[in-house]
Amino acid sequence: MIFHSSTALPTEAEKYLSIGVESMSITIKDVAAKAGVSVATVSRVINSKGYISDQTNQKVKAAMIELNYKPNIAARTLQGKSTATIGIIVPSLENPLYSELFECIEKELYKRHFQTLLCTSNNQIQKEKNYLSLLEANRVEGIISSSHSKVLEEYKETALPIISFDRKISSKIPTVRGDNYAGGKMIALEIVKRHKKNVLILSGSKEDLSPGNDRIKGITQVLKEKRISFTTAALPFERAPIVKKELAKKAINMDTFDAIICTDDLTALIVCDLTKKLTTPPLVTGYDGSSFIRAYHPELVTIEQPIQEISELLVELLVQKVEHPLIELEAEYVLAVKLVGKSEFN
Amino acid sequence: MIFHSSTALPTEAEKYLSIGVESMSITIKDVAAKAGVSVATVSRVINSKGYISDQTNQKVKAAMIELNYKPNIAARTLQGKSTATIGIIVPSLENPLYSELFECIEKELYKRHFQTLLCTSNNQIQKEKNYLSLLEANRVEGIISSSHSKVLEEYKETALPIISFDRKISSKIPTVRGDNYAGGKMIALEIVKRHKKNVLILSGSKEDLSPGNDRIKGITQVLKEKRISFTTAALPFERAPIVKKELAKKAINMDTFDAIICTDDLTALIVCDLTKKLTTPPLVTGYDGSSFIRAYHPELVTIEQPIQEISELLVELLVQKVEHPLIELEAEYVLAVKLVGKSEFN
DNA sequence: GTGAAAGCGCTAACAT
DNA sequence: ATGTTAGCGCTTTCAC
Repeated sequence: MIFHSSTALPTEAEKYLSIGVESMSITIKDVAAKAGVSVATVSRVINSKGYISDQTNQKVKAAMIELNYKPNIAARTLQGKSTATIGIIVPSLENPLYSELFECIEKELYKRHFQTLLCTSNNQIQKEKNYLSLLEANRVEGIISSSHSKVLEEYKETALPIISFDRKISSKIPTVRGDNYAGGKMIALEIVKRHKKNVLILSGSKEDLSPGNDRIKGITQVLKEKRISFTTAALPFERAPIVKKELAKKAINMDTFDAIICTDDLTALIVCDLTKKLTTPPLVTGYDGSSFIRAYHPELVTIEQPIQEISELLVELLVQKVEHPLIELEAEYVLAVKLVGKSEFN
Repeated sequence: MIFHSSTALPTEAEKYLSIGVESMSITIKDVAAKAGVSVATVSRVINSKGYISDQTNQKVKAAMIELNYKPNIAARTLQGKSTATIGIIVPSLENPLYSELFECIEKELYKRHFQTLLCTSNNQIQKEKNYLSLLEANRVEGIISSSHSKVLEEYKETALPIISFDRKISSKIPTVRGDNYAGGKMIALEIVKRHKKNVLILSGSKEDLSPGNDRIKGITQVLKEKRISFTTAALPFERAPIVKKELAKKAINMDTFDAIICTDDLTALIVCDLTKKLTTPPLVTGYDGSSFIRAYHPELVTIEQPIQEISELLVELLVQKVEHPLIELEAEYVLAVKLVGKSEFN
């Protein structure tokens, strides 16, 4: 591992070893030698498989501990064992929605003795493709992805089980998501309830599969029905906060709004900050309702996605698919969302 | 991978294959067969090593693409190649300090063509131990850890290169951190500058190696020097926000404070929320100054740790240690911090 | 109850 | 310029 292979004669390795750099991995052979048994026996102990006498068992275990032996996962993977690894692809952890999603998924997988391989794409298409490839090369058992719309083809080519969060990748790949359309409607109804008359809708960038689109549909549907006038402006939501702030400023100054609807919480926080000094600050609403936002900005009116349940379902479905590849799953699993935040006036 | 090994006869596999479940991995042999060359040649193409005619190169690459072939990382690891994987251990991603630290480290490693294996310990000692073991079993090249103090022994036993963030694990393991003592002093000096007279210090749990301890030292040093009276209360900072809120309430009500010093930003946000309705809200200070906090709570007086630089240094040092195991590094790398936030009054 | 040996996918001599 | 083959660490028949 450490020696440049060009010169890695065994003697060379031994030389280093003798001066105390004990970095050559301990293998099953070393354990077998120390315990005075065969590698097969050690393997049996590791996997608690087949018959082993108590005495041998003890000896081997002692040897493993003494040598601080860790079975080489690569080797067992190679000979056909599962890697017990699940890949997770998210755009970024800056948004608490995703860091919480990851944490929940990781906890769920940990319980089930899977390890997780997290990949953050940072909204870079090439990076996401590279990571997807990497997950395949690592022989993960399956993937949970919150994919970028421009990487769909690569997902479709994969033979691996995939479950998607919030975005429809293909009809073959199940999606788990909050009910964006209903969430949009809830927001709009709250606007109505509070007698707002002039609404600004700050949507994220209008990428094809963006979950924001359904939210906007729900919102505008209700606003139109109730004949409330609204303006829409797009705000590239993956940009740095400072950029978004400047863009938001412009949009806000277009007119005097008494409500500003944002399609995610972080944008909402920026807008809140921008408008709170106004004599009559508008109602600002967000979307996602991560527990971070709920804890540290409890007053923000937003839609709470059930991240915990979403995560559990994502994992449950993926594990099912991993264990029973031929299983038929629904195309979409839509979970209920709810309005939260300061319930009275603004 | 998919077949329960007990019944996974080749014929069984082939049967499944023929009905279209093409989940058995494509190997270098398949590629070689399709391209009409030997496995060695394919290997050469994969690694761009040795002589290969243009024509063969083409053929092989075409075959790889057609079969959607991904080299099996386990196999190449097994025969001695580096896994090119670095393990990262952090307590949790809920705190933006850690999610940003991870993102920065990941970007840095990605540039250098390393993959990262993230492990979140959730402050559970056993979980951290398990993950440490897992990283070894996965044969990662090295580890960046923000360790719990009760897992030190396990770290010391590891032969892997380790760099620690913010906590001194042992004299053998280099630590990279912000200057906590200086940061503490800066906070206290700000308190002095603003003529605060009665200070509450909310420290995190007093775990042995907590970076908070040095911060407290810096703070109290200055306060004592300037003869400003202060009270200290401990607040288990890894608890859920709601719990912390209740505990903070109690502490705050002990007296009437005109300044409350918190040893992390999240606690500070809670305290801000708790005190902002008071007629004369105290000055509340935090610690960490992640870019999330800087972006969404620019007014918070806090100490900004240079997360970007810390990450770069962590990675640089680790890579050095991985490539030159015998290299001698400093025991500690202490980076300057700075006071940020609303600069005038409170 | 335990050992010997084949083989997983790949790379790196060594042949040719 | 390309093929043959041994062997990485491990599991798993198959013998004993």
